[in-house]
Amino acid sequence: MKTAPVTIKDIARQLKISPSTVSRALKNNPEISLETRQHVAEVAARLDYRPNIVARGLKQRQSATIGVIIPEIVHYFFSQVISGIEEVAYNEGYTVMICQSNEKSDREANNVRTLLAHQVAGILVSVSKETAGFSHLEEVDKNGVPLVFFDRAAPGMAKDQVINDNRESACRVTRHLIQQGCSRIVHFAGPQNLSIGKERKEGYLHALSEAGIAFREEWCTVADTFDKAYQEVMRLHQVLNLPDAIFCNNDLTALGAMKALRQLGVAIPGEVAVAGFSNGIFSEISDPSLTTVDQHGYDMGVQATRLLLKRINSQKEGEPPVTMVVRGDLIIRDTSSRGSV
Amino acid sequence: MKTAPVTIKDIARQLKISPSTVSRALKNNPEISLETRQHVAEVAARLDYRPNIVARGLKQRQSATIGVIIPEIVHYFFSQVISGIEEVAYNEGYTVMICQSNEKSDREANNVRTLLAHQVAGILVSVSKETAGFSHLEEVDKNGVPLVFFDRAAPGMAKDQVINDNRESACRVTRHLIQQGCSRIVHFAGPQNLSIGKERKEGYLHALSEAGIAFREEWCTVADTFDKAYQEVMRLHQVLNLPDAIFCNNDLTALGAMKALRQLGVAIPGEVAVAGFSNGIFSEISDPSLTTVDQHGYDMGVQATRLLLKRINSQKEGEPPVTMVVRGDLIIRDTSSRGSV
DNA sequence: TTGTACGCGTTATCAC
DNA sequence: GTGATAACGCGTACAA
Repeated sequence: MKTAPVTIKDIARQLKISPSTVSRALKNNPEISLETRQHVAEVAARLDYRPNIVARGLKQRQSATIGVIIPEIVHYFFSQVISGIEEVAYNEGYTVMICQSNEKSDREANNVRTLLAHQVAGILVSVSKETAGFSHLEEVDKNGVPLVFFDRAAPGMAKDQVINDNRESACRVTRHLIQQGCSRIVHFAGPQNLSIGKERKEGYLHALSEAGIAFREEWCTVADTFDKAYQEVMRLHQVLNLPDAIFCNNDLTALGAMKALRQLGVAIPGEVAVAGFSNGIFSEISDPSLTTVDQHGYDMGVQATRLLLKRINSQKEGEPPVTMVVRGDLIIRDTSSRGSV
Repeated sequence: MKTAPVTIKDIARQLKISPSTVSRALKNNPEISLETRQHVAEVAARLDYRPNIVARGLKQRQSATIGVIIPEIVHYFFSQVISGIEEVAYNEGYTVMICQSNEKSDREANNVRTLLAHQVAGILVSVSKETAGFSHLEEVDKNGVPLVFFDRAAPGMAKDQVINDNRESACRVTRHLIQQGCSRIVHFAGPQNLSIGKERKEGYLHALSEAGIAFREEWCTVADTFDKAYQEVMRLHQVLNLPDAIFCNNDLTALGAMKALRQLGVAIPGEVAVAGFSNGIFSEISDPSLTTVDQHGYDMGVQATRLLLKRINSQKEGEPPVTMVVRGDLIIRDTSSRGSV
């Protein structure tokens, strides 16, 4: 059953030429006569020769492989990013090696070691929530392996990164709610130790002050899950009057809030408008459909990979790090369009 | 900046011993004196030695890498599977190389070549919708590389596979609807050229006949997207009376149906019960929450990988192929619980 | 235009 | 217990 793999030597033996000639011929080296090249190509095809990438990698001290470290694969946004990464990699002849950190710092460090041991040509990483120190990432640098952050960068590390304009996007959402006539806008924020949570809150605050709306402390709570949002709406209902808009840190949170509102018999968007963040699949199909921000995960993957490949292919070191910002798109749907009410 | 990678030779030089001794010491070979082993371990740690997996792979004609070919990464179910695969792989010291076929047969064939070129230790495949011929998969066999199918197997190829019990699960869903007092149950089916679509329909039919309910042709249409389901409900509403239950091929379809029902002012589950399939994230958070089948994607990934690793580690060839069935779990939620109405 | 010789880092085998 | 040597498959400087 098991056939010994065909190597360059086998082709050479068949044609009674040397392995090196075969090697060159296979790469269409113009130094080799067209005739020989054709012969080699023929035999290679007939024998179903497949170059051993591992051997090539050993020789060149680098494999055509891109390493990816991601907090969790099971996450719509991240799966979009991976898809974008894979697409570009595929088209450029690279393969993708995936590791998930499960949001653990030590596992992330382990992932780095593994990828370096595999001699990957470059690494794409979105740091885990837990990660505080970055020595394991600096390690990558020391080995001369290019590194590009996506979505979540390591604060303080001057490296290439592809990130979202969370602040501006949040600002746009809030502005939109204001334009719809809302003035008492509550924000269900994400954890404030994460840059994304912080930046989105900042954008919200900015839009308020811009519109001359005085912010009130009780308008902002950290609530970033379906359940927390549900409970928070219920609490707001009892403690103070309901606001006329809720801007949530993510879509799931928004859906939790909507569930509570519906149970309270509150009209959406008639009495309370709602907006989320991320453009998960459910934002489009929720009822009413949810206003949100499309983060373009796929594009982020594409951009990050292109940037990485550029680094891999450029010999020059010491080029200044690049920060690419992928602009989030405000998607206005039914939960916020007062016009139709 | 760029440091030359530390190799076994560097350690050997430092300790003035031979590379082979270092190699053995690093693997805790008992032939090597404890003293030497400790010295080696020390120096390795100090120099931050990292074994070059590529070189090892070349030597052993196999790399500790598992190849995965998947139709689309951006799919909740598949992302769960990948997560399960990665988890097991990580714990066993393997890494995961991901390729997506984008449901294209030729790309799938390409993926196979790439993975073989990378000398992967084994391959996990879920075949694309388009794939008809399987010569590229037989190629894997010829190279002596173990192959395990997950979710979608190649019909006719006697290989290891981990699949869902679609027929039985669909049957359970339908039975449940019948138990809730439904008798005019409509099925929005998936494409009938895919085994999953076919099997689910079969399960539905089986449950009906089992309960002595005569099936009527107009009860079953192929509608497997949000929009199609929406339109189909609207059509049913006009053409014939609405059924008292709708069993959909997947969750998204169910949500489309629900949207239409809600617009028609039909009570769910009071007048029409609804059930989906897949247990996507939105089934839990939809309002009312959706009865569905949990396909345990993560578990499928885990099982498939374990099976693959078993094959990789067993020398014996010619062991009969194994088919593992992951049982889907009926998750009863609000769209079908008549008891509460 | 082609062949020779060597090395990439690791490990299996044989020798001491 | 340890060392020397060869080999995995490929690429390339150098020689012819």
